[in-house]
Amino acid sequence: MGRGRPRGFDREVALDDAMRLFWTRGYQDTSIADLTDVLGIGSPSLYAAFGSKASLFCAAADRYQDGDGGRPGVAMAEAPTARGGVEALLRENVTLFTRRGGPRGCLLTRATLSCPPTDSTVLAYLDRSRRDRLTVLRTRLRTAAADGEPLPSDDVDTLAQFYDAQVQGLAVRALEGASRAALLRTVDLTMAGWDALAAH
Amino acid sequence: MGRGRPRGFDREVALDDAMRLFWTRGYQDTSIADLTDVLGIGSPSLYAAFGSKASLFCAAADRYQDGDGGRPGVAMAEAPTARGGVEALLRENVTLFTRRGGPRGCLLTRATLSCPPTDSTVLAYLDRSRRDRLTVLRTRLRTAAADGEPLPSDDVDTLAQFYDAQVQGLAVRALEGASRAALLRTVDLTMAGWDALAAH
DNA sequence: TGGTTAATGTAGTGATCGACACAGAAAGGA
DNA sequence: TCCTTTCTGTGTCGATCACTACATTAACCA
Repeated sequence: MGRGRPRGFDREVALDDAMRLFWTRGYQDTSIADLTDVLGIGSPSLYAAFGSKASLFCAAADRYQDGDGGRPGVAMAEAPTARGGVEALLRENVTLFTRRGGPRGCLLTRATLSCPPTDSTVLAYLDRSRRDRLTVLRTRLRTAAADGEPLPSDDVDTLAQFYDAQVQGLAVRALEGASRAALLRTVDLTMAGWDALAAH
Repeated sequence: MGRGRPRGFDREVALDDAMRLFWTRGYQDTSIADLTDVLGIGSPSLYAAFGSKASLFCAAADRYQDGDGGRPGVAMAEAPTARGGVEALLRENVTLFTRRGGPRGCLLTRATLSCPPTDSTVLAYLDRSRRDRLTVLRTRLRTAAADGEPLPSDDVDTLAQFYDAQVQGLAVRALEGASRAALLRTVDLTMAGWDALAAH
């Protein structure tokens, strides 16, 4: 092992920086020059390590989903009830989308709306991520239904899409500048709707 | 009047075409070359008529909001009740976002997430549009509250933000490829929430 | 008909895009 | 020490970006 000149930068630190940049500026508006500036490396090093802008984005987005961006999903999956899980999902996302000094909104939602339709690599990645996200949510709701927990609707599929859309709405509003407090008030409203409907 | 060579194209038809293009591809990924191709004119004609890409976008977005894009808002404002108004707003938006052969999602939402943070002209336009949209919604809800119509919450401001976020969520999901039927099912869920909460 | 005004088509501005050729530098193995 | 291997810095590729200079064309008015 270890043949040849060693890499002059830390791959994971670079991925973190790239993630922050994609999160802040979206996919298309983040240029290779921006990335090499922030990472402090030359473009040949970047291409040697990550292959292309598209695959760098995918690696950075993986890191997002395995780190901060994945916490809301984990919180939901681990909650004892589906109601608590959905509430945790929404509240954790609000926290994530409005962190002080951090990029606002969701890296994936932002990329979905700012990726050129020609970049099939990134589009396919985003589509798969979206499907996985929906599957986790649907699975949690299905388990709850099997456990006899009262849900706002019998249509678990629609429920999953509904709450996923809530998250996307929060992400867009966060990017528009909505305050954390304002977002949390609408989460309260969403959960009040759950309670009113689940009470049957 | 009528001095000089007459314009060789119809300004409003051109705006319609530009609107469709911005709606389909977002702001940044729509290039001047794309526009001159579709409009069938040279770039000097485009600049003579509209000034810049940013001001062309604003003019096209105005046309969007005065035409198809404005219908949901009009339907809401004209409905006899706030409940019917909000339902009309959501359903008309679903129709708008999933028209056969038309661009998916919302031109404004798409632009909000695909506009480079340096383009202050477009960002300011989008911010004003968002504020106007929220004002119309809040006004309708306030009127209903004054009329004694039962609402899902006393906090009209939060209500307006909540239902505006529903619209943004629908727009993102439509762009992701969600079917009209699936979107309408989540609208049903939203309105079921209204009824369950407004019943008090 | 000649002059004024404005829109057009051709062509090209400098800047920036993603990506890479090439040679030098830094490590391990012989 | 010399060779192989891998990474790094300089410089640049063709393509595309938003935008425009320039000469021409087509309408008006006198």
